[in-house]
Amino acid sequence: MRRRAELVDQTRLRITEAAVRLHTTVGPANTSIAGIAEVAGVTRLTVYRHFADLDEIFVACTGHWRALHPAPDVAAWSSTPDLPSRARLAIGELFAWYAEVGQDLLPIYRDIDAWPPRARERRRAEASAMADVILGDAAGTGDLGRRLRAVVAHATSLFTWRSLVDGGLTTPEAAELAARWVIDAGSVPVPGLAGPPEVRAT
Amino acid sequence: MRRRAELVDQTRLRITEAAVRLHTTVGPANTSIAGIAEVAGVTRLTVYRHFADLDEIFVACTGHWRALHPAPDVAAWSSTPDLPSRARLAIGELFAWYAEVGQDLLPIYRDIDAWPPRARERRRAEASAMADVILGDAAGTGDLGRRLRAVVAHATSLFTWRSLVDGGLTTPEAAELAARWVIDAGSVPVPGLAGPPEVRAT
DNA sequence: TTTCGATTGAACAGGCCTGTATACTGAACG
DNA sequence: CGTTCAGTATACAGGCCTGTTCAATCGAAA
Repeated sequence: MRRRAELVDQTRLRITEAAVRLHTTVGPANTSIAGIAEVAGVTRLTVYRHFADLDEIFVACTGHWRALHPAPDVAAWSSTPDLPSRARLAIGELFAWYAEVGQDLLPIYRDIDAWPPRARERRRAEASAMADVILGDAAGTGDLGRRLRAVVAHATSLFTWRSLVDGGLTTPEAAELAARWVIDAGSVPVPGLAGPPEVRAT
Repeated sequence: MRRRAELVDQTRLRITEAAVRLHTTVGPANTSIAGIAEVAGVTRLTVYRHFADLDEIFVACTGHWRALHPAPDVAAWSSTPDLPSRARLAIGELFAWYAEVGQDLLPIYRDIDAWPPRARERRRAEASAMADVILGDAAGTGDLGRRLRAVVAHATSLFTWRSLVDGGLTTPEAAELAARWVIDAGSVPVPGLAGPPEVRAT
C-alpha cells in the first residue's frame, strides 16, 4: 500500500499548490473551493474529501508556502549585542526576504481579515516575538520602550517595505532608512515627546 | 415641480448614505447593489434608476463623504518656509484628521483594488501633489530628493498612522515620530546610502 | 482476479448576486 | 381632476458559490 498512498498525497499536494497559487494572486478573500478545484484539475468533491473547509486549506497552504520560502532566523538576531546593529541586521534580512517573497505575501496580507482567527492570532504572536528579539533589553523601559516597540513593529512591516520600494527606493535603501528610525527612536530623547501621553484622543 | 424633485433627491441621498455606510464598514469590495438597496430601504430597481453601476455610486459616495469630512488644507502648508516645520505641520494635521476619520477610511483603503480605476488614479495624483507641497524646493534634488519623496509618501500614509497607533502611540506621538523621519532623511546624509542605488534587484 | 477506495460525473437544493422586464401604486403636478 | 412618473412588487434568466448525495470508473493492493 505504498504507491497508493503516494498517489493520494500527490492529489493533496496538487490541491495545496492550487490554493497557494490563488492565495498569492487573487488573495484568500477571493479564493473559493470551486476555484481551487478548477486550478488543481480536480473535482470539487475531491477537495472536500481532503479538507473540511477553506480554513483547513489555509493552514496546509501556509505550511507548504513557508517550507518553500523560509523566513529569516529571528532567534539568531539575539546574539547581536547592541540595538543599532540588531536593528540593521534584522530589518536588512527581513526586507531582503520581502524583496523575494513580497509579491506572494501582499495579496495574503491584504486579505488578513479573511484569515482563520487562529492564523491571525499566531501571526500577531510571531510579530510580537520578533519585536522582543529586536528590542532585547531595550524593551519594557517605560515610555521609551513603548515608543520603541511601536516603531519596531512599524519598521518591520511588510507594508513599510512595499511603501518605500513603491516610492522609488531600493530594498537596501529602504532597510537602512527603516533601521535608522528604530535606532533614532531608541537613542534620541525626542523633544515634545518627553512627557506622559497627551490626553487627546488617539 | 419643486417638491417632486426634492423627494427624488432625498431618495438619491438615502442611497448615497447607504453606500457610505457600507463602504466604511464592510468596504467597497463587499458592497453590492442589493446590499445598498436594502440598507437604503429601497428597491434594487430604484438604485438602478439613480446610478448606472457601482462605480458611479462610488463617485457619489466619495463626494458625499468628503463634503462631510474635509481633509486638511494642503495648499496652506506651502506658506511654511522650511521643510522641518512644514513636515511637522502637514503630518500633524494629517494624522489628526486620520484620528477622526481613520475608522471610516481603513476599509475603503484596504479595498483600494476594488476602486474604479479613475478614482485610484485621482488618489495617486493627490498623494503626489501633497508630497510636492511638503517637499517644496527640497524636491528634485537628485538622489536625496528621491529618498525624501519616498519617506514623505510613507510617513503621510494612512497605514503608517494606523500602524503606529496600533502599536500603542498616541496620534501626536505618531505624528512627531513620522515628521522626524522626514526631517532626518532630508538633513542627515545617510552613510551607506551616499552612492548610486545598488544594482541589486529591489 | 477480485476487492477496496480514491476520484469522477451528474445532480440537487439553497444562497447571494446581477441585469432586465412587467404591471401596479400613489403622490406631486398642471 | 386627470396626467405623469418615482418608486414598488414580482418575476425571469443567468452567474458563481456552497454542501451533499448517488452511481460509475479505474487503478493499486491482496
